[in-house]
Amino acid sequence: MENYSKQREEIIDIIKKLYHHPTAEEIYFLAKQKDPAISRSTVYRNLKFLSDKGDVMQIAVSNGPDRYDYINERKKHGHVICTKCGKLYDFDYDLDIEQVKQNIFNQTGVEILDDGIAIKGICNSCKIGKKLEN
Amino acid sequence: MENYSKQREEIIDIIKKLYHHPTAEEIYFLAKQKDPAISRSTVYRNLKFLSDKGDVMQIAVSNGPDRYDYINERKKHGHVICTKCGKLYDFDYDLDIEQVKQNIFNQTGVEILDDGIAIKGICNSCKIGKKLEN
DNA sequence: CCTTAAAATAGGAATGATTCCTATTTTATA
DNA sequence: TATAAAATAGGAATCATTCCTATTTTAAGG
Repeated sequence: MENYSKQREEIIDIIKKLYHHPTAEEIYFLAKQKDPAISRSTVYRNLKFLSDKGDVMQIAVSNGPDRYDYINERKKHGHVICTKCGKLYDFDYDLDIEQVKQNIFNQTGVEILDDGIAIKGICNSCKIGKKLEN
Repeated sequence: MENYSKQREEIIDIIKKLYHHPTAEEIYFLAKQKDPAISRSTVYRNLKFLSDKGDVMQIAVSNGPDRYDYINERKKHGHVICTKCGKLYDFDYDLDIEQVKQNIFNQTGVEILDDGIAIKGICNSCKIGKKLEN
């Protein structure tokens, strides 16, 4: 079992319970209910920590703040965003998407992570530890 | 033929020539070479105009500014981003992705636009003119 | 061509999201 | 208990983007 700070535990709890891809601000707001002293920087720092660790997915959105989603044993799913209203939808993975991922890998060398639909991954040069400019 | 302002024409020219998904700032920088008086707000306003019109794709990226891509007769392609280095890769569409899109539509009612991989679309409620909160 | 209205612009202020900084507190370790 | 490492609160700073206002350009009609 991990032994985290109570702030971090609380942030994890909050994301685990929410199924609508909350923003950092919403997580901060909810965390404040339990712990009025918590700061925004703690929320951001922990969201980054958890994303890097792979427990949380960070979803970039044009014209809006990033959204977060806990990655758990729920059926693997991807995200679709409406460019008009910004609403996020989940969709379940199926066989097709595995083929698309294989295809993307063949074409680009980018390995799509299961949690990374909408669509993110780790590219070859990163995997071998080299940093390239874009 | 469209008859646009010289600033807008210049911005279109720039995006057409670039194949590496430039940022607004880069477009602004290049536009300034030709027209030193051009302003950032003009660049942003026109990028928005062109995105809304469907001539340009706007790609949201975590931890960085949006990227832009001209939508032309080049083979339809999607975008994959490396979450580590932020590099964007193109990948060509194939049959698989059509199935995925159909699938997403069946599950969510979101209609994926051909230019919208990475992955965006217009949802049902927007299509019928209603605005929902997320 | 003039006149008027609409659209687009430059420039910079304002906003919103996120990161960064510093001093303090908590936790882990020897 | 002393020491070092990690995490925190709070707020300043930064970055990308939008918004505002006064001015200029363009389009249309008479």
